[in-house]
Amino acid sequence: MVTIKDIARKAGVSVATVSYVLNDRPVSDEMKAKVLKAIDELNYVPNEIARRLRVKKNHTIALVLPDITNPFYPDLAKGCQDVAKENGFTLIMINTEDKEEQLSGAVNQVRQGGIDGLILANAMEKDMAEVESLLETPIPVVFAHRSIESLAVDSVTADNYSGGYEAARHLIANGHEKIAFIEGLLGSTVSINRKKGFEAAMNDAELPLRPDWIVEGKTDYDTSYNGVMQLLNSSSNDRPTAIFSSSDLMAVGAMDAVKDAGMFIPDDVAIIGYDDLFMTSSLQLTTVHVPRYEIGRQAMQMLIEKINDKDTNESFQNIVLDTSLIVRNTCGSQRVY
Amino acid sequence: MVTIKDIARKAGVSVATVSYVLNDRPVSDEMKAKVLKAIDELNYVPNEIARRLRVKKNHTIALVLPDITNPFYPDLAKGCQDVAKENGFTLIMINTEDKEEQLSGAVNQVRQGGIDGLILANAMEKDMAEVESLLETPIPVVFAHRSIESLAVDSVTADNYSGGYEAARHLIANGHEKIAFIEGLLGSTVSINRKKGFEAAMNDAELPLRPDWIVEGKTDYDTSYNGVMQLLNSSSNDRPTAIFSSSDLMAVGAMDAVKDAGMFIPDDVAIIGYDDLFMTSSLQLTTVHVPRYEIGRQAMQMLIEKINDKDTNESFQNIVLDTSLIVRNTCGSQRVY
DNA sequence: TAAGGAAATCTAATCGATTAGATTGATTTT
DNA sequence: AAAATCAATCTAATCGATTAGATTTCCTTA
Repeated sequence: MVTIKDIARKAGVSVATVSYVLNDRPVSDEMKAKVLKAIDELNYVPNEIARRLRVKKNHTIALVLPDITNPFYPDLAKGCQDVAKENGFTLIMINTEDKEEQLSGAVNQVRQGGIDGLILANAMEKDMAEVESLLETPIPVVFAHRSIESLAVDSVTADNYSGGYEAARHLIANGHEKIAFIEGLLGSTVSINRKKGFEAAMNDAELPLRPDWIVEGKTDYDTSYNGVMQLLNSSSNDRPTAIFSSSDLMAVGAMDAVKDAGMFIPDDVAIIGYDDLFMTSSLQLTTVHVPRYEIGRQAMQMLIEKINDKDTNESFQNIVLDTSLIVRNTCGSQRVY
Repeated sequence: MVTIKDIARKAGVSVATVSYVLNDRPVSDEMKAKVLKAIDELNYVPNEIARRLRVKKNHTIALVLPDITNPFYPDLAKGCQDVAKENGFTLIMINTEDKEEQLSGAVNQVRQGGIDGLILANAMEKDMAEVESLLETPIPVVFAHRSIESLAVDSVTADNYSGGYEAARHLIANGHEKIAFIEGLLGSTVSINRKKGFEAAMNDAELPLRPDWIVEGKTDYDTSYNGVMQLLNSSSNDRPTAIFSSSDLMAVGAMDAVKDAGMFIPDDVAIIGYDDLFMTSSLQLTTVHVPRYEIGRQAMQMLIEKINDKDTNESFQNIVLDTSLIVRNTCGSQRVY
């Protein structure tokens, strides 16, 4: 491997001079030419690891998310990626799978050095302890999508409450009074707020919230499919006419369950989702658009600012992005299935 | 920041001893106890960057892919992630977006140090030059999904030729003789082989390959949608009865185009896709399953083996995984739209 | 022309770990 | 009891860069 010493020797200058050339410090044109020539001839590239050790800047950011396989996250990751790249940062992705270990892997990585900042897209109230220990480190952290409301943190989220409210309003405006709700991951602020929005709309319309019409969800297709199947069977004489799913992934599960139960959408059961995932448009699913890419972008922007003017300002920023209702056919008049 | 020196001082031993404890070298129980106590009390974590500089091992692998937002890749990435994690490696993701710069970013990262190996999931024949310069470095490289057939490399791919053949056979077995083909990214081995498989099946059945029924595709929904729309309009008196799309993303575009053109699937036009992306099952799309997660896993396994027994064997491995036809309704008898 | 000052360049310390090779001390062998 | 052996521990070099602070060079000014 060719090092800065080799360049110095070849060019007949000191390593300091080579370093100055590399870092655009004042150097005479003559020296600079010699150094550049040597660099070119030996095909030299500075060792980034040595540089990081000395300078204590890694230009590396970790993005922690539950599961890249969940189609919600790639867009968010892309937003992060793009901004990171624009600013010369490398991105490391850590999947926690919403499991036990959780953040601990990430926390360890951070403590080992090598990471200048973190974006957490998987925070849950139950991770408080680990999150707090993270916040004690000097490493800047920004929460994206999911936040922890009981803690003072920087965050970029979408307005889940009003999205939930609007979705429920839409169902109600279409004449539905018997509305079931598929709940998302328990303990995530995202699903909590979507549910609150739903409940507020129901209350404002003076409609009943029936506990047996709350399908305990997680995040996945299967849980939702099974839950809805059960809902449709068990309450055969007194069925909801609409289902509000707090995520598209689960809404698709609900659609398939309705269909497999031999019923029609939206005639028998209307369905509204949440997220506006890519293929839902082909499935005709009415849903709430969430600016996932933008969440990623802005979170990364905020983080990089924090990294750059470290300890400048100690106030916290909480950006909340708007959502919008995307009306398609699963709660309209045209039959989908 | 607390360093190994602080621990040595606190424990009253040399830094070497601390290092030995850290690295499980023989140390007396007495010393070990003292050191562990100091580590615990000062809450010390070794600096990974310093370690990397000295040992020249980074335990970091870069995964280069065109676009994490394309639903094909997250599963592959997850496969890589999981195996990397099992083996204590960190994963960096680089999106090239199939653009100009291409691999150059990755190549640079590699030359800077900090990366022990590369998985390329975005190789194309036209990147030969950059790929060759990569292969000249001592860094192991494994090709996943896309490979470069004219070069001796390690790779894990799916059997795109026989998948394409089987898909076309299925259409033909269902009585179709007029079959259009939506082509994937030009210059990618994946789409080349899928097309070859298609052509072989057509030839074997003595069916004509009409050039005007080849829709020039890229990878995306829109190009396909527009291409199919045009196909259906222009050849109104002599239309294909079936479309073989070389990717699901484009197949969905084709489905929507057929629908928007006021025709029915499969009655007027049958459609078969390729990839078996998640939501295609809800869309009833008949397709070819590609073991994406498994491709990622095996590629990472192969890479880590190469990293570990560097320079042991110099022969190349090319693993080709099986695909399987997933029959749903877009070429069957039951109407989808 | 000598002194003073600014700019360019160099020497050597440093970042925080690992690891040869030297040293120490305990144990075994004769 | 001295010599030989071996394991545990230490000292100091090292990885490849950056950067204070020292030194040199060159130009300005009196």
